[in-house]
Amino acid sequence: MVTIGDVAREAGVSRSTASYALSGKRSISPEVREKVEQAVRQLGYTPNAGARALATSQTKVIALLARFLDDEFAPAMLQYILGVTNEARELGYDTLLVSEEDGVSALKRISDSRMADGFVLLNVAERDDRLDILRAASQPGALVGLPAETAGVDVFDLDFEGAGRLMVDTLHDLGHRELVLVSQPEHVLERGGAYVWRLANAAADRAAELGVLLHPYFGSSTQPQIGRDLSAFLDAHPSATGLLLNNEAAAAALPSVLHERGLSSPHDLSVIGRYSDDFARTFSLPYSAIDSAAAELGRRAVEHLVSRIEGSTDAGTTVVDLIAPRIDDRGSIAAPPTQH
Amino acid sequence: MVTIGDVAREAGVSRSTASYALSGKRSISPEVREKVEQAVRQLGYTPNAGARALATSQTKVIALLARFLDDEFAPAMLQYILGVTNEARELGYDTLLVSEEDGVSALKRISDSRMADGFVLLNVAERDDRLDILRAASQPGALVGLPAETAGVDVFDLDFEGAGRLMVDTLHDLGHRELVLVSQPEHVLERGGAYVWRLANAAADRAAELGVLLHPYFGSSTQPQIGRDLSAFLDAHPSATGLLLNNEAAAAALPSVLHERGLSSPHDLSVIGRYSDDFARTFSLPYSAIDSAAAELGRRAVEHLVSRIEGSTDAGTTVVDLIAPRIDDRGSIAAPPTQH
DNA sequence: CTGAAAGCGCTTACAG
DNA sequence: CTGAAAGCGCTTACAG
Repeated sequence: MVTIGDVAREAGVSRSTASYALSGKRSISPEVREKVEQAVRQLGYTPNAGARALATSQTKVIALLARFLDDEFAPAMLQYILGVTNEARELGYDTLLVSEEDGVSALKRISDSRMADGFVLLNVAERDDRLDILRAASQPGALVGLPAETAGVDVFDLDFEGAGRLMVDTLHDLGHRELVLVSQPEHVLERGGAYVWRLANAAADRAAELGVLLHPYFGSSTQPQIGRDLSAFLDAHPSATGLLLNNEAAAAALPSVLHERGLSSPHDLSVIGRYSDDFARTFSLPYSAIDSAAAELGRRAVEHLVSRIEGSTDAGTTVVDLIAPRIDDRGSIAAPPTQH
Repeated sequence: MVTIGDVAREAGVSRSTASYALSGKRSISPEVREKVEQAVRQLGYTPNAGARALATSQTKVIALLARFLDDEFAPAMLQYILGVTNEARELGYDTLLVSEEDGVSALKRISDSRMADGFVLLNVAERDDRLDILRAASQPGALVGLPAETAGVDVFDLDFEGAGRLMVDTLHDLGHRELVLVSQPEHVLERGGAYVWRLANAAADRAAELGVLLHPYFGSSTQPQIGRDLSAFLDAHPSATGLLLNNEAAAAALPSVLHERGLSSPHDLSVIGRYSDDFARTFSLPYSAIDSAAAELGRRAVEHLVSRIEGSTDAGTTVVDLIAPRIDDRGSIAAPPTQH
């Protein structure tokens, strides 16, 4: 193993001079710098990460705490992860991926052993028991997902309330006056997914303001039950002209449901979903949808985390950054069919 | 930060005694051990990972080098990753997830800086330029995916040749004599996916041995083109009674293709796929298939890697472990329809 | 069974 | 502009 001592000897300088020549933290004569750099190239020197971490108290590692929930769409999870790892690398950090069931003890272990300079928590629930540990940790943390209590942490999430309003506004502007909203099943809420409520409540409020009739439902998260659910909802509201889906399984099942009923979108029914672009691609879904912005959320969380690690962010104030919803138009939105 | 010095002081012993009491590497009187353990609990001591790594030359970290290819099914990738992280944790290791485009320089960086004790490479191609670096590295490595040259590395993969034979044997035993095989598109081969050839060639050889007529094709990897491809293949071979799919997109498109043609499986056509269980679940696919065994491959790679890191595996010999193919029966295989 | 000391490979005040 | 030395927090021969 080649150390900075080898480099110093090869360059004919002291170890401290070699170190400073590489870090640039004090002025070095051009000749010495050149000799050191040549020695580095010649010997193929790379600093030992453990030694550097010990000396500087900086690991240049970010720990990513992931939670994998049963009926979650895996590509979406992967997009969060890639958003984090790619942005981290760009900022000079490596990523420790932690997938343990027991996120609390994992967080404690990594924090106490100082394996990472900061944490990104994925899939944060309304009440997330990892947060107490995180707040007590000496490293900063960024969350993807909005918990009930945001004090002391930076939070990044899609603006689900804005998403609910955008769905209703968009169809109202086109002339729709009766809509069906299909949310994820209630067990998703139970495990802490308050975002389902946030979207549904905001949509209901906006609909009430605008005089739009909105029928809210929970649908199953599995095939083929969700197909039957959708049929029942549409049967119950034959005059509804718009369908809002905050439920991935529903979006995947809808094409065959519409086919069976002899309906087409947007001619008979305008449809707006809320899922990731990957999801749309995997299933070749033709519905306009509000993107989950998974990679972007991961990126923003890391960007902010690193600025906190490196001390360029005010320690006193924390951030709640809700990404503005945007509809990816795939042509499933139009004016309602004219009555005749 | 609480160090082993704090623990030693609290317990009234020397630092070395505290260290040995915790590691158990030399005999310690019961009273001293108890005092040390109590001090640890009281102070909440966790060893500093960087310091330990520096002292022992062991990081207890495994680096996972992932490559993300365009038309790959993300849940399958995630299963490999989770297989690795979960098994690693079980064996006392954390996982550094490296997703850089430039796997060669990433591998070099992590290896030279000694951030990890070993490497798992995912998605290894026939000729993979990461392998030269890996062979020169001082840490051992395990591959998921079979390269042309396996010297010096441990390799884990599905037995694709066995898979091709198993597909043909299974249908031959039931009385089928004419089959269509749809492989992934040729661009998958170009980027190094020799497994496509391995399966196709072994299937062809076995078919020839058994006197089975096998029509091999490449199909598109995208909708809706693959649907048209499938229709064309079936049109071209109206007397074929079995369909073998080494192409995920084809499996996803097949239900609607069969529906359009008024065919049902296995009554009119026996079908065997080759994809992950997750893939089947995501698309609610009813076809019997050989599982990709992603998580299992990740687990085996880590298990073997750790035994190499810890020196319990003979350094002289390397392993090529091909998982025996197994058909998950989903009821799409039967005897061919009787002629009339 | 225990302690004092050296050493892992860095960085960074301290001195000149 | 450069060097000698201390220190980061561990582990582990060496000595008793």
